[in-house]
Amino acid sequence: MFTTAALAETAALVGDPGRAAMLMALMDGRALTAAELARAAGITPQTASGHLARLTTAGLLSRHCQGRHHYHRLASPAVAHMLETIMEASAAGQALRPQRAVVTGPRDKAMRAARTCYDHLAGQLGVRLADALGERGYVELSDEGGAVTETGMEFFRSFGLDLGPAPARVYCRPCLDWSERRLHIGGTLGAKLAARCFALNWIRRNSESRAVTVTPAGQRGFRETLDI
Amino acid sequence: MFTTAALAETAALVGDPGRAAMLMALMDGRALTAAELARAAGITPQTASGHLARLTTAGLLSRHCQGRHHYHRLASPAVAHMLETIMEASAAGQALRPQRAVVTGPRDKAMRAARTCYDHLAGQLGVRLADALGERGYVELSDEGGAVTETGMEFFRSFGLDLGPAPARVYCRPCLDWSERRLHIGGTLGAKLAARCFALNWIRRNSESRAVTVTPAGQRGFRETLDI
DNA sequence: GGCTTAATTCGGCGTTCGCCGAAGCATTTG
DNA sequence: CAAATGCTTCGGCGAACGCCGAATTAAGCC
Repeated sequence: MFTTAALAETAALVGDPGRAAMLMALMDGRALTAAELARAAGITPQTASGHLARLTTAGLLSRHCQGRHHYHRLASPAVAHMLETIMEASAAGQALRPQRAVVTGPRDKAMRAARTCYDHLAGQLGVRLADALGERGYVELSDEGGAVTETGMEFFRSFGLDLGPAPARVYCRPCLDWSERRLHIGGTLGAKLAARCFALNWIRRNSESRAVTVTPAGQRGFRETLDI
Repeated sequence: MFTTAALAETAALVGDPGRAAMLMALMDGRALTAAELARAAGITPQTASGHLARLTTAGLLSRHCQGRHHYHRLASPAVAHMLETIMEASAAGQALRPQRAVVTGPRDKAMRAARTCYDHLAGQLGVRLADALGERGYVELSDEGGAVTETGMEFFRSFGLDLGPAPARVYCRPCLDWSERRLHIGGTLGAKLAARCFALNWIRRNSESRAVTVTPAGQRGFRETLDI
């Protein structure tokens, strides 16, 4: 059985705290340098270098060298999806253990409010966005799948999204948020939605974190469009 | 950051070849004894016992003691889903490596033809089932989501499935098959579909493997219903 | 050409962890 | 009750691996 070995190999790569921290840091879809990832993981650059080499040869990361900087990013949405599901399964396990009170620093607060999840929006903003779109009958979400309705297709087109031909109706993956424990919108739809919000300057990336901030224009836009 | 540690912990549990083999053996959704799992992983019972204890306390497995037999099964569909996505991501990585020719024994052949994937059908049978349902417009599948159409709801009801109220329309998760590299139908719909086929005696479990065999009644039924 | 910075390779240290033999409990069987 | 079976716990061995210090290469900057 060859797949078992591959499974164990990939999981073992994610199973190291240092590598896991680096992968998590890349979960916002950006490309980071080796030094940045080393800081994120709390290890020295030479240790990080070895880890990054292994992750890259295993196909979990892709690198892109520019000058003396080596940028690393998740190799594919499949990798991001894998990390999500591992977190989901581990969260289910953590739930039944005596969990100590989690101290939420100010930085965590910003993360909870709004952040990116590889290519789409998550956190409270993502959840409320999904709620609003669901209430208006634009999307239907469940634990196992999501779909865009006919009226939803019209709405998203009028919002400036290029959804392509009809089969795109199902390109709407639900994604379980680890801080809110609620569904939000991922997949192609989620990615295009987030990209559009960035293009409209409704939200802006934070420099040192996956957190995003809602601009004044965004406050107005979200309220007028979806009453958020 | 507390989630990173949980991510690494869970991934590390899957990252051991022995534990990975045991988890894979449980991917058909059945409950196996400790000794059976030890054989599946090629390790001694006492080693397996330790691994099973760790997997259980981590919440990945649930145990159910009956007499002197201890039955273990995957704790939830979320765990099965996690294993699927890890295999998916690792398959993407394996693809770009020099892969030696895979020798497919006779046992593998049965697995490729038809098997269960936790709670639904996979292999060639699962893929062709998904194809036939898609061609007839009963379901719409894409990489990121699946949906049941209106006519599909009627068909599945007439086939004897209890799909519940309308929102169940989206309970149709696509699942990438590792042997066929094609989509098939998972989620609640896939599980109910498989259960119905077992109830109709169209398919039967093999004793020692995840492979299933199509009965003569099933040959006829699949052909008459979906021309498979 | 020197100087700084980014990234990598190498070598050795230390811990972790998987593994099995042996022994200890439970449960079923003769 | 004794024997057999299934599972678990304990103890020690050995290998694998993560870690960092030091040295090397490569790219930008003065």
